[in-house]
Amino acid sequence: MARATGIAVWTRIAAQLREDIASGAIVPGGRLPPEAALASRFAVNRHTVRRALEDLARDRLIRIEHGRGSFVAEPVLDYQINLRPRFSEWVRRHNREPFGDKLSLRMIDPADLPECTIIREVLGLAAGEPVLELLRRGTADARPLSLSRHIFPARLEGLHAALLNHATITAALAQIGIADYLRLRSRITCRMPTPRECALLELERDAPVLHCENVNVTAANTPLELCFAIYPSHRVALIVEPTA
Amino acid sequence: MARATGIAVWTRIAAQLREDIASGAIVPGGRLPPEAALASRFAVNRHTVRRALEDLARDRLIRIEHGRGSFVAEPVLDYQINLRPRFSEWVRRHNREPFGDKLSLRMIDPADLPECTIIREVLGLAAGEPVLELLRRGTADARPLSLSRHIFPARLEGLHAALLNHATITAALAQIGIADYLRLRSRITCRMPTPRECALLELERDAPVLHCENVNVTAANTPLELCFAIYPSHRVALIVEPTA
DNA sequence: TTTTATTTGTCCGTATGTATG
DNA sequence: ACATACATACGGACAAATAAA
Repeated sequence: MARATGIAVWTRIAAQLREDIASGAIVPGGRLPPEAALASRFAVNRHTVRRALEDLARDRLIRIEHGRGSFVAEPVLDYQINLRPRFSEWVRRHNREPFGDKLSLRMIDPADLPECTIIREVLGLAAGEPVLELLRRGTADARPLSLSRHIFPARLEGLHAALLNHATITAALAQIGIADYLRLRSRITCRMPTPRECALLELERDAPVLHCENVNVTAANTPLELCFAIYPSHRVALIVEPTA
Repeated sequence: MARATGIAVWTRIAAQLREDIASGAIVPGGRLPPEAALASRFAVNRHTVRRALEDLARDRLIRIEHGRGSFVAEPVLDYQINLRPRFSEWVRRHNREPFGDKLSLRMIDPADLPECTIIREVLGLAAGEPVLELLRRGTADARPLSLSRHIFPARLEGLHAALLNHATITAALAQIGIADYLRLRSRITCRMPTPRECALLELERDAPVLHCENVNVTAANTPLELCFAIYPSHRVALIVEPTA
């Protein structure tokens, strides 16, 4: 790195690294070379490189992890939690191509699910009344964004077939005569992902996920769906804008 | 454990364990004896104990961690994200005793903080304009619930002294003439805690925390505060109930 | 479980160029 | 011309966190 240009060396190193990231030479989520390697590449002291990296980290372009390295931050999609939960619309609003993988669909007795008590209570199910469980993976531009388990009362006429035939839940519900559905309540926690979830989300196993439990109802306010969804925290942030 | 009472043995073991937990014989967050130890204590096979543990896990009374053990779940406080952020009121509504530790209060140039860009933008600061940074720990019944960094424009007359003199932010703001303040927007993500955060929150290193970035404004809609807060996910859940 | 290597974080210090008074 | 303050850049040593053997 040439000197005496009137601009600090670390500033120009930072600019070069910004360019490398913008050009895609280092992919989002990818790792930068270690500080020592960058120092020798730019022929400067390690401290000078560190000053440049601090600058990028301050702008959230990279995140520096003690003992591990520096990583290019992935673009985070802000997901606004509003009255109507619609995955595809949300992704398209961010100018990305949405896609919903249907992983599985089955009818099951909620007693065989760990969330048994909540499911029965929220959906108002009688003992032994079965539910439909849909597993779904949400993707934007080939990057997995969510894993969701949708629980519907199995008594809804024709829903099983409709869910099989349509790409989106909104479309399937429309077919059986439910033109609109609303978010009643969301409960947000976070946890570590299971190995299976890591594989499906293409996630490292030390990256926590946001966990949402959503209660959705019809426009007539009857319980319709309980949805458990997880989101990789490095790719998704939840936005809440209270209005009342 | 006596047999032939007409009630399954695992049911009575589960009932006994529920009592142990309810009575506080095992503290929340504490570890249950290994399955083998429980089996010998109740003089049953390990599989019978496992059936009982599954029952407790289904009710979220314990969480079973592969290769680690079973742990008594801590009571989770539901924190509703509504228009007025008030820590003390929230905790009191759950019949627990709130307490706010002031960890530090200082005036600082936001350029020295990693969230420099966001702070300037949200609070509408001129370059070099200082801010007040208040670090706070929220506790309920001696259990740490939150760690928050509150950023105020330092230009607010008398705020430094008011924050020092009052236990709550609401009271400090009231003293300088700000009778009400509102949540404009919250951005929710999650991450792993730092070692320092673990110590302050009395948290294990592998437990993720919810991370909230809150923008709060005065009743007149002028930017007042940027608040970064973290919550241990095993103790706090965030509730959102959309209304529009 | 323990050890070793890698990588980042935090000190210590030294030297130089530049702006200010 | 000189003193001072400040930002920049370099060098080395060790601590702390992580990953792999």
